[in-house]
Amino acid sequence: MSRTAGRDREATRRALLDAAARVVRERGVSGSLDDVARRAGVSKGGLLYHFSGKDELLQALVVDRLERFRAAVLADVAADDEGPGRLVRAYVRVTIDAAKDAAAAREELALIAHLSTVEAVGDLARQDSRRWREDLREDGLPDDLCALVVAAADGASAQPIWGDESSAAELEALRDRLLEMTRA
Amino acid sequence: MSRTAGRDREATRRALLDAAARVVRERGVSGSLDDVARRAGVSKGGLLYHFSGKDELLQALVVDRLERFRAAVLADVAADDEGPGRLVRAYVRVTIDAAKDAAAAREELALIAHLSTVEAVGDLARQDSRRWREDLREDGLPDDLCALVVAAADGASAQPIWGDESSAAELEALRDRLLEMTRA
DNA sequence: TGTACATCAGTGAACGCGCGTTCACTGATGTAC
DNA sequence: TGTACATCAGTGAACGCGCGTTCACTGATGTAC
Repeated sequence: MSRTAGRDREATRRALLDAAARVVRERGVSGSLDDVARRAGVSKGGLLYHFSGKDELLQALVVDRLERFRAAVLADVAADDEGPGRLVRAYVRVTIDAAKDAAAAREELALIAHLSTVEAVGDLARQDSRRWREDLREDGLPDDLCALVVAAADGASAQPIWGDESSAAELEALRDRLLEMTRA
Repeated sequence: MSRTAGRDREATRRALLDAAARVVRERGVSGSLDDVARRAGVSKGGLLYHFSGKDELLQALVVDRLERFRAAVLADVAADDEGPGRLVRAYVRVTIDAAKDAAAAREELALIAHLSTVEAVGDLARQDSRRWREDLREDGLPDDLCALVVAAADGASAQPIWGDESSAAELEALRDRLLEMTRA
């Protein structure tokens, strides 16, 4: 078998991260490196060439997810929205709309819940959390209103983890109400 | 060594559950049965006498935590509070006050996050979640207000998992604001 | 234009360790007669 | 009042399996001369 799978370094890394996400969703962080590697089309040794161990793979996966979420929110900041709270509104929209597909939301939350139990992930999550806190505060809303709206969005999007199935209509009503509160 | 540790069946079971909570908090669900058993002062075989396997132990732990939380909320329903929303208000108080001790909250949330990743726990959590949903709805508040307030309380109490450290003052402000909203 | 060499991106077998589960056995307590 | 027996609440050694990590090796590609 050829040693270069017809992909460049970056593509293999990407395939490994995507495979890792699938494995963690399905089997948790105790899913095996062997499983991840096979799904990405390399051997276990090949995986270890890209990530020096399991911790490093999981950390990279977390960084990847956090970056994706941040990018999604930034891309959702409306061009015609210039008032204070525009970032908070994008955060609310992305967070709650993600919760509307209950199955997908549950899977993504399961992924996050699993990752959150990894020791080495703690610092990364803390840093990202602090960064969001600062960014959202600088958005110009009164602090207590900002805290309320963000907490509600977080809470609503986390509920599927408990199997809670809010209807799309309920979520939209909550989202609209939160958006409105930031404009009052 | 005596085969009866000077405790009755129920006390040993209780000691095992408490030990399991400590182990899961510190080492996650991959913490060993041996560790749990030793902390409870029995052998691994002794543990298996009370719980037929690891899954059963973890499920029992979940049931225990869910029951404790429900009892705490019910105990906090104020005797002189008779209007609609009295259960929601107790839920908000218990949930947010628990978040004020950031270290303890993080530990308890870590416990829950770990447990939520156990397959066999899913159904238990779903049932409990549905029950809360029904109970809170029957509390007499408009549905959308109830959803908003509960989501915000959930979100605020879940934030320490990301290392987010809201000050006690901020949490109290949020709590009071939520309580007020249920009275308007 | 060929050749030697280095590097990249892997392979796959082997090792060792931790852990869940099984199982034969046991000491104290309760019950029947 | 003693004795036989059953049950309860464990003990602790052994087994087997899965998994993370290590390691010697390798085929393709790039570079120097």
